[in-house]
Amino acid sequence: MGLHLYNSLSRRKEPFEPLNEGRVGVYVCGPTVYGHAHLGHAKSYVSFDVLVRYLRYLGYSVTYVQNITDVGHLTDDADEGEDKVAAAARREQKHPMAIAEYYTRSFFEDMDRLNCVRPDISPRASGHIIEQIELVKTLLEKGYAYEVGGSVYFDVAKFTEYGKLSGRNIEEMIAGARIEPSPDKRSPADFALWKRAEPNHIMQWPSPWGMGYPGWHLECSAMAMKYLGRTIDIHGGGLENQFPHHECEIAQAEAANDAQFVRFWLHNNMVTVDGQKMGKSLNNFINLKQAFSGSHERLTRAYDPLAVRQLILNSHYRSPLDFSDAALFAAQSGNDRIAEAVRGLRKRIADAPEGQADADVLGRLEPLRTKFEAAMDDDLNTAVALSVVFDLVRLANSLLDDGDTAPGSLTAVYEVLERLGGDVLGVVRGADVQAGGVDEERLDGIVRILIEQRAAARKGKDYAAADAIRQQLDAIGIVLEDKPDGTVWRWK
RNA sequence: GGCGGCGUAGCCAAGUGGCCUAAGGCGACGGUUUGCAAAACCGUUAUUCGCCGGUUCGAAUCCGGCCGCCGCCUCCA
Repeated sequence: MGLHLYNSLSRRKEPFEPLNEGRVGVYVCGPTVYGHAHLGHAKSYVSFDVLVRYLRYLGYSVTYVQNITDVGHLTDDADEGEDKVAAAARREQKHPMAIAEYYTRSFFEDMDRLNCVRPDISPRASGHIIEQIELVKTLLEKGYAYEVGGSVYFDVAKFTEYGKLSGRNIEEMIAGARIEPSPDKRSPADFALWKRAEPNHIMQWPSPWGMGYPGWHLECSAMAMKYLGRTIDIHGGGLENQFPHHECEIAQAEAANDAQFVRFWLHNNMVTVDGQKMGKSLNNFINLKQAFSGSHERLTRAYDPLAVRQLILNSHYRSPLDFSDAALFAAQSGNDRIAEAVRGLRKRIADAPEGQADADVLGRLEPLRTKFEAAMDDDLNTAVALSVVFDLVRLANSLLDDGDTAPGSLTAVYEVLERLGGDVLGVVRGADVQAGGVDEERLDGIVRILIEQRAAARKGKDYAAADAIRQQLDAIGIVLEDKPDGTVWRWK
């Protein structure tokens, strides 16, 4: 069938083919770094992470660009608001670049924990002022922009296709606008490419129009062009940015280049928390650090980043997702089950790695792989893809329960589970990642001594002593499980 | 006010004209196993897809109305 993606531009699913055979350029709108990443960021970046992972699974060579906005994003789209990073800098009494650096690191840290692969390029807006000025100059030369008192605006009336992505027309927008039009603009729909900076404005750069700073929409066009060319295969972003941000990106890039800017526009839907839009005033604003540590009044416990990831992938990227403690809890239980099965496989394979796989097992794996690919090909249906992972988990556990299973069969199941659940969906943690951070090998030795003492007590039918050992270990988070071939321990 | 989306079991969620007498996960219940547990495995858990009407041989899926929820249009991923 081949990969099909829902293209916001055509409003339907289309077969995906890259412009250049074998190579795909992906640009995703990155965060504005003025605060810690929250659940909304998680949904967006996990969704596009899976897109990139799946493209690579299909054999494409992917260049993944995701910007970091550290300047120009105002608190008010009427172009009168304050720069968000500058506002945070004033609040925290730091230099804006220190704010940007701090929250950029925080963002990468959270994305790493969510098991998102790092973008190949994470360009900063402030590092591409020259490119942005060049783009403005081009737009002025071609008559798509005009300067007023040191600021430059895009003349929307000149770009007749403005509105094609979001399905709006300019007249309606102006009629329904709730914001005060800037007196400098020819039309309320025009947007800033370059803004004149007042002398006390911290972030400003010299330009042909005097000291100033770039408009928010400009960076994405300039940086996407620079790293991915005039026409890029896939541009992703949040649905809320479809208008005006992405519409403006198209206008800038296509007016400057006379070429289609983006072939596939992908938009992921929004998140709610406990059924309502996440907002600071509603007391349901949960950032990722809070989710991972459980330090929020809406949460009953800390959640593994992979549980957050799994909850996101349990629904479609174009559907809204409601985060709730109950939903996170369910995802955590499910992810624990996957992790347990993987752990069991790794242990048995380490003990006896060699051997032929059973033909019956191979015969059961093939349809699962096919089902997985069909689901992912259908506009990244991760919910169905995840169901395949659970089918694999059940198969793995059945084989593990059966002492006669050929080691080769376990290896075969493990490889598929790693490939689909690990490489593509990223809900299986790599074997090299330590779970606790403690010296597990030494701890294992200690717990084994206790297991032996308990085994001796059980042999002597002193169940009170045996249970006491288990209960005391349980109290510090270590669970003992009696299996047919002996007792094993794990973290609760 | 303008535009768009959603409403599927206790909860999350896939499916969008016949293979659906509706995936998968969580939870619950029963069974196997166990000293007891835990985990795992097996089974049960929506004759029904917000409500009403229509189109069709056939609808969760298409159309109309109604009710409810949400989002965008204003910074947001």
